[in-house]
Amino acid sequence: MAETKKAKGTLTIYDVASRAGVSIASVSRVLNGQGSPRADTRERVLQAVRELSFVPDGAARALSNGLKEVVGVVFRRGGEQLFEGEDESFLFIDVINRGIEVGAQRHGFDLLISSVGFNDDNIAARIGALAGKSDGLILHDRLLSAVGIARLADMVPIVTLAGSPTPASNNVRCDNDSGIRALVHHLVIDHGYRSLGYVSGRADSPDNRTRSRAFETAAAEAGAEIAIGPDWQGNYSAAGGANVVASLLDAGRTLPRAILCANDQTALGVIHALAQRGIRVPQDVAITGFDDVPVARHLHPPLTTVRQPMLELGATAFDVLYARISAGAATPDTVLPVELIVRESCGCGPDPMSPAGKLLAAGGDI
Amino acid sequence: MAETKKAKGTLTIYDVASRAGVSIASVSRVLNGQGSPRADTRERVLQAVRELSFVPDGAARALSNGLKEVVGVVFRRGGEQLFEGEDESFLFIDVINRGIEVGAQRHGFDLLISSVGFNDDNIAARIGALAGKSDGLILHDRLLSAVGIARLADMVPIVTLAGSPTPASNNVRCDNDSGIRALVHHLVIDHGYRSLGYVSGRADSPDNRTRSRAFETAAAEAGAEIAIGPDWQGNYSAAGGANVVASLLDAGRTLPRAILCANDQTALGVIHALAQRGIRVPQDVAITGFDDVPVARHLHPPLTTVRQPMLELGATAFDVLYARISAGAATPDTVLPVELIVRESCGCGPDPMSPAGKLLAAGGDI
DNA sequence: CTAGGGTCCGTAAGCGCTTACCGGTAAGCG
DNA sequence: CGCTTACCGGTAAGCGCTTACGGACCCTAG
Repeated sequence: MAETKKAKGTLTIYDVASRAGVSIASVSRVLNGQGSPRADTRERVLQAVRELSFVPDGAARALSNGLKEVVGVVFRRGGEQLFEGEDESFLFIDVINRGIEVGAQRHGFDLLISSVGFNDDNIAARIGALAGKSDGLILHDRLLSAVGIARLADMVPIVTLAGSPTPASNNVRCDNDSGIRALVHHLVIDHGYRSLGYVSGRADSPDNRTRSRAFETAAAEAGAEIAIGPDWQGNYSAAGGANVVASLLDAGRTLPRAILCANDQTALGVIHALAQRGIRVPQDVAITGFDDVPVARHLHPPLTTVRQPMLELGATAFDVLYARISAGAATPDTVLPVELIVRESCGCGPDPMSPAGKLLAAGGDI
Repeated sequence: MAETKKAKGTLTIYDVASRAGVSIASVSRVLNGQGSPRADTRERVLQAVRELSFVPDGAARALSNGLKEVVGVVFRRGGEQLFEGEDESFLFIDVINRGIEVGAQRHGFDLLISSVGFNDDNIAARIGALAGKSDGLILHDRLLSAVGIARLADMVPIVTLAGSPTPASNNVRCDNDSGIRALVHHLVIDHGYRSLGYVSGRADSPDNRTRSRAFETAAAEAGAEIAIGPDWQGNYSAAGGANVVASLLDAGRTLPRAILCANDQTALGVIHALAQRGIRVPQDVAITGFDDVPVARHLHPPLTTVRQPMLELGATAFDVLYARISAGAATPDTVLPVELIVRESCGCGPDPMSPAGKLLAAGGDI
């Protein structure tokens, strides 16, 4: 551990005060726009601050006024074995984080981020340390059990993403249910497919449970035949999706006409596995994803999926947390709408307004 | 701004001390493993900490021992209008940030991140605020002028990424030069292409200048004819790359046999633009990128490019900063090696070990 | 000319923690 | 058995900042 006691010229508010010939109180007031300093006092302080390149110490400030202006963000770092291209999974979390940051900036907050590995044993300690350094925490999916969250939540304001609210923590999520219904509707009604499969995500993910349940009821309502169950258990990774397909095929099972995947990663794996066996998408089997990660449109065929407003999800999470921090309370559970993105993996034709099309139109410089 | 004075039951070290029946000094000692508390004292403290779910306040700690265990990271948020798929550019920075985090975790540090928009006017203030909350800063590319960095650097330890060291700041970068040379060598020597073009990145980027210069000298050494100059000025974005190609073609110019792009984004745009005009890659024109973003392998054709060790870049940046923070000095300029990744856009055939190859071999029934 | 009122601004008290310093107790030794 | 030595643990002094409180000064009104 670092033992630095103090950097070199630790510049303090006293230095500024003496240089400006005023008291530290005045410096502080000028810097924070409190009170009504005389114009010339203000000017001298500002001048001194400029000359010394003074920046007030955040820790001292935080200690003094009880607000750090920092929000902690915790997420899981991938640890499952990597499949070719698996590193895309980065993206999802990072985009949400960017959204959080956008929200945070509006209030002068910064993001303190920390990832935990899949088999770190000191997760609680790590999160605790983060909690000590921030005003509140935003927890990504699949990080802590409900009781873990509950316990943490009465030490510090907590907002979970894609989870469920607890008495002491708030939650923000996307409307998975509608997304799945839209997909099923498109596949069954628009395309007329009568048999559907669902490659699920990790069993312990709330998102996955919701999607899976929505799939079953939507398919039932639409009158489609479904394939689901242990053989269809994926884990949100491409490898997981590929595995499901491979095992099914190796067992001699006939695939349904269309397969919904728990997320885009999974769809990527499924498509690869299918291609390997010479099964054409979408001619033989239609495939859909969920999330609309950026790479989804570059897949072959381009993936029909459901777009989650990830930036907005993050920004909303911050807003909720901020409400907790400043007002003491906030909406327990916020649900954001999703959007069906129809591309070609479902059997639809190429979109005339696709990138290639627009590029042509764009022309001009940037 | 939030005016929270103090959360609810702000639990302090005093609460723990009185509950454990010891002094706050003992609690602190137990918590930090300093001194040699008696076993039973230690146990009582730990017990109290557990019962109260106490987490020491980071700000107070930081104030007291002069170390926040926080490193600030600043980068530019895209501001140029988005091209379909442009959001990939996220990736690059985020991957580096993950690398930084890996390094940080080894020393119990967390990352305080903050992005600045392309036309934020208060950049200095934002960075200053961040500086006040951290022990040191890591600045991504194209953020501040050299003098801006120099000024900042004598307030707080600074490490720049892909920049150049200043007397007071350190720098970490990849070996662009070798990357470009390897590309040119492969194109000219291995493939025998005699004419080369280079679609550059932003003119103000050090990375770009290095790459561009390396291109010229390497091509000259290899005896290839080159196309370069204002008409070939891109801006690191896909739209920029597409533009260059479109303008060139509209002006009736003949394209060189191979085009190197300043980064993968640009290559993506170039390939799209080419496809639009019916020009085949790599049969008519060979294309290469730089960076090896994850999507590079999913492009058609898969992109030949240069892989930068982004995670390592980040981790190294942290290590350098840490050395500055704890030891007071560190290597001024660290250069990391890059790796040529040969795929198909240069004209090479499919890699027999790639997924496509593997599935061909597998065959298999349905 | 003095009392009253308003402005500014300085003094000092914390915020929650670490740690130097010192006193007390127990163990070791002659 | 008394003194030294070692070892713990408590007291208190800050770390750099914000802000309540009150003093100094200036202006106006009686």
